[in-house]
Amino acid sequence: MRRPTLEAVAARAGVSRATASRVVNGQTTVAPHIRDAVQRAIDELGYVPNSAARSLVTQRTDSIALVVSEPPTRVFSEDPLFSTVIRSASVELEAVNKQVVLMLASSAESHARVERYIAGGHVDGVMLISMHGADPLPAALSRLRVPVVSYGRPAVPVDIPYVDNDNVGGAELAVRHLVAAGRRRIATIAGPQDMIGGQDRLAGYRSVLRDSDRRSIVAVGDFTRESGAVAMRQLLGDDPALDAVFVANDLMAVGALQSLRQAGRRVPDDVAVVGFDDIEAAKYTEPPLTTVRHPVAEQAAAMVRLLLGLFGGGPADPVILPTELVVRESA
Amino acid sequence: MRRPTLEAVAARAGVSRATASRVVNGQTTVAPHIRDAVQRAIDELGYVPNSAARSLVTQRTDSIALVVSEPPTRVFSEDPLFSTVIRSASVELEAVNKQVVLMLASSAESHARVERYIAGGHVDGVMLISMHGADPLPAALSRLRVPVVSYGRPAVPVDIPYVDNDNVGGAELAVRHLVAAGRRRIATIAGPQDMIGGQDRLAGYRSVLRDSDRRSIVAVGDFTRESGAVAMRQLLGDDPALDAVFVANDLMAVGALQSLRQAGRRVPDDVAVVGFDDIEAAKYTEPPLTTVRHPVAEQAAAMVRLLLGLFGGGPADPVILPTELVVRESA
DNA sequence: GATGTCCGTGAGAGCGCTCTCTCGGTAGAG
DNA sequence: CTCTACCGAGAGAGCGCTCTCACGGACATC
Repeated sequence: MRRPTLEAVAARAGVSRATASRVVNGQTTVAPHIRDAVQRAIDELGYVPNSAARSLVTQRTDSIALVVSEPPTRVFSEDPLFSTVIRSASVELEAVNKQVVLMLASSAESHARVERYIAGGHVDGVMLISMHGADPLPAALSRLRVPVVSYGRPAVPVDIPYVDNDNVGGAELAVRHLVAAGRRRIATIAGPQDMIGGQDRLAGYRSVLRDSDRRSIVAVGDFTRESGAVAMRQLLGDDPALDAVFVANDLMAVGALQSLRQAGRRVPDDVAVVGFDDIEAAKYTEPPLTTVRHPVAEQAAAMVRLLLGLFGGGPADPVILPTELVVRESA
Repeated sequence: MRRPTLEAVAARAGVSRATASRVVNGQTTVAPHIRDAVQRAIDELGYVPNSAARSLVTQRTDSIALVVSEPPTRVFSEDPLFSTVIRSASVELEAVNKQVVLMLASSAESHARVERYIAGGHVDGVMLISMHGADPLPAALSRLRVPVVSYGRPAVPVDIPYVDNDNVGGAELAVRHLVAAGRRRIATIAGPQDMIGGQDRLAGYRSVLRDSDRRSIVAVGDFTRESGAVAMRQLLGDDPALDAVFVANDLMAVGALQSLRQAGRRVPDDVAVVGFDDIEAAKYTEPPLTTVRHPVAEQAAAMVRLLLGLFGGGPADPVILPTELVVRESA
């Protein structure tokens, strides 16, 4: 009991396979009554084109790899942003009838597998979400002859077009807000320095502090809630008189709020806190978290558009999306 | 500049295409020195089999669709469990060299697309994650001639093997814990009644209350934090003397804790709270949440094994995984 | 009426692979 | 030394589709 082939459709409609193919592919050079006959045969037989046969001859697969390359710590796939990125990219690709092939690359072994798969021409293009700096994947993929785009600027300089949010600008926004509120001793809990987001947000913090003649007070976390709590305790030890802290992501900010509460500091009265990301949970902290919002879904969608543009010979220029300060009660 | 074909490998190794194919597919009926020669040719040419050509003849694609069918409210893809399921299933499938094709089905239009795609034989099997009862997809897919398994028991009775956790048993665990602690007026915040998880957890609650001769006090939420907060306020209005509440998921429990705090109730002194899911955030609530843990990653992995088993003519029996009560401070 | 143009249709090659069938060669048995 | 058995390798068909090219008929032009 095999699925009907184009041959069967053609036979039933009394035309040649070539004509049936034309109808299936929506070519206009087919006489209306013939097109109708073929269409009827297609419906009656429940014909669906065999994609393997099609891509064998067209050399296209109509599927796109979404490669998530995360550090061994699994930071990203536990991140609430993960779902949003996946979802938005999928929706956008499905709108143009491309399939999403999801690939996780965490171990060296899986890296090799991904590379082999991509090299095998199974996909028309690659969307790469790489979360750590030492990742060899961006470089490796850019060497293959497949269009590749990246979610977020690759940590190593490599010739891949990317879509990122304005991490530096967002951090500046946050810190300027603290400066404008009259805070004097503004600390930061930075993210991992092998991630671009970690680096850039710290750079933004530094640049504003420099301009406003304040001393920088830095602790480093790894973007997890727990690390934020630890870093906050450390900062309070380093400078008990600090009156503000810019935290490089909301997850760490939640941890920081916890430590501040335990240390008896009131937020924002004693210490103002600004986070980054505007995750769902930021609305529900005590007090609600002032944070920097960046358009995650839109960034993913822009990445898809960038890739699709590449197919059409479009520009390969990076896209930087603006960030926005969301003022709640913590600062 | 085309990719090398098997023909090229064969030519270089001085053998026939058939023999080269045997080497590529690891057949043992090839003389060692010939196998080595072919292998060398493969390496030198950087040969990678063309999957389209291969699946054209084998009628297999080695890819599996992961269909996420969520209600229009997008409950699931915002759920922290989402990432875990996706991740675990991917890892498990990649271990056996199958590709994961991710498909989101929310609108009726995307349902049709998914059905067409599956019917088109693009995948060897389907893993279905359906989150709402009225979903026509399970029934539709079970009609196609493709192996299908479901993450969670389908809401409508349909002949699809599935893997689920013991929702009823888990709820019973939770409520028995409250009974054992001497709580007299035990309320519940139930999940949506068009989801299996919502129904079963309520059923578990009811069965224990019945056995222990207590009155049930029920409010219904939709598994979001906000709905949990609303439901809790409502419950306090209905029965100000309630001394415990079983909440059908942690997200709602977080909202409930918030409402309790606002109402001046101490947890667990005045009101004990038990959640369900054991999400990451449950550790960080004030006080930390007692909850029912179920093995999400393992459930996803079991689903993959179930599907792979189906390919080999294995059993199609549902798998139910046990749950476990995690006692923290809220009850 | 012959020639040219254009448009819709069919014939057929070929995409790269797997797999069956066949065949040649070697070894063991008689 | 011949016959049978077996095993490794090659020939070739065919998976279902697209696409180029050739062809035939309708119509316009000279």
